[in-house]
Amino acid sequence: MEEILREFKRFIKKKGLKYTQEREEILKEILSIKDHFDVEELYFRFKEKNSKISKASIYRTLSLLVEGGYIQEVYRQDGHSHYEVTLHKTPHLHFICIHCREVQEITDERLNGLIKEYEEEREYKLLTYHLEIFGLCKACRRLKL
Amino acid sequence: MEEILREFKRFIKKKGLKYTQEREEILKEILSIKDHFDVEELYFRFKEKNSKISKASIYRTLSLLVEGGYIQEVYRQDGHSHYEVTLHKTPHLHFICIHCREVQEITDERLNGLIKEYEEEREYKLLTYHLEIFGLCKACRRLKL
DNA sequence: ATTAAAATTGAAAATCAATTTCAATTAGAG
DNA sequence: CTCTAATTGAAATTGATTTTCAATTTTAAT
Ligand SMILES: [Mn+2]
Ligand SMILES: [Mn+2]
Ligand SMILES: [Zn+2]
Ligand SMILES: [Zn+2]
Repeated sequence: MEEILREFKRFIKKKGLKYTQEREEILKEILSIKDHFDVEELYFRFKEKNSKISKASIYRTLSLLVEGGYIQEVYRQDGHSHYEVTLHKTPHLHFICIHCREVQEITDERLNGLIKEYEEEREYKLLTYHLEIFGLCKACRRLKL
Repeated sequence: MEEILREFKRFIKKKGLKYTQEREEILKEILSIKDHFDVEELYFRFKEKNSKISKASIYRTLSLLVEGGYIQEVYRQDGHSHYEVTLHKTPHLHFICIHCREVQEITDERLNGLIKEYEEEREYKLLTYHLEIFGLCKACRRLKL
């Protein structure tokens, strides 16, 4: 945690930006979230603790955090983006149930291997990937939906 | 083409909806597009041929076509959705260059195999998947960006 | 072919996530 | 501490998508 904040300060400074309380507060809050999150969720958490962080700052900081690789936009649901902390986390895919909207994570090294292979074959410089599988989860499937 | 239209009519009827000129016209136009497309592109094509199809109808028909499996939303760029015809097309992934925004398709049966495997393991009912890889294409990479 | 009910349409308004504007505030170099 | 440029929150704006609604069209039943 402390180390991540220090790293983030370095990242911000290197870009010639200012390391503000708001930016640190937002990153701290995000690091405390275990699940996926969206802007509303974050904003709600700040309101709860009487922090007056604005949505504008949340959006602005989220962009920086994505750019720095601290978080990733992982999927879109209900017309808006959902994020997750990606530090120390293996890339993984998301299975999204279109009925109950549950999101399950699946990590598979073979998939990462395939993607690395495409990268080399085509001489890409890979930054990130998103794999979303849509369908019905085991439970919803049983409801014969 | 004729067969697809007939099939679409059956689909529409089965849902208790009406097979309108607009719905047929939209599907016909989409079937004539080889690339990925978005709502603007479609709307522009109709304006060009003096067809007065509205955006509202385009959006409404696109939903039906996705539901019927005729097209898929394949990626999002510049804040809006991009689609492609998926009939008779193997699922495939998209490599998106974040610099020149070029989109390349990669089809790999091994990937489809992996996904089928997850489906069976977890007892999902798979409907569709989206795999997007973000990075720099060969050309943009050379510019040392 | 007529008729009538229900679905669909286009245009305009509404919604809503995300971005931008701008005056007031803050970070941080000197 | 002082000064300047960057940042902030609030409000306005943008832009994609959805909704509303009166007029039109489809289609099943006469
Ligand atoms: Mn995840
Ligand atoms: Mn494609
Ligand atoms: Zn489910
Ligand atoms: Zn490129």
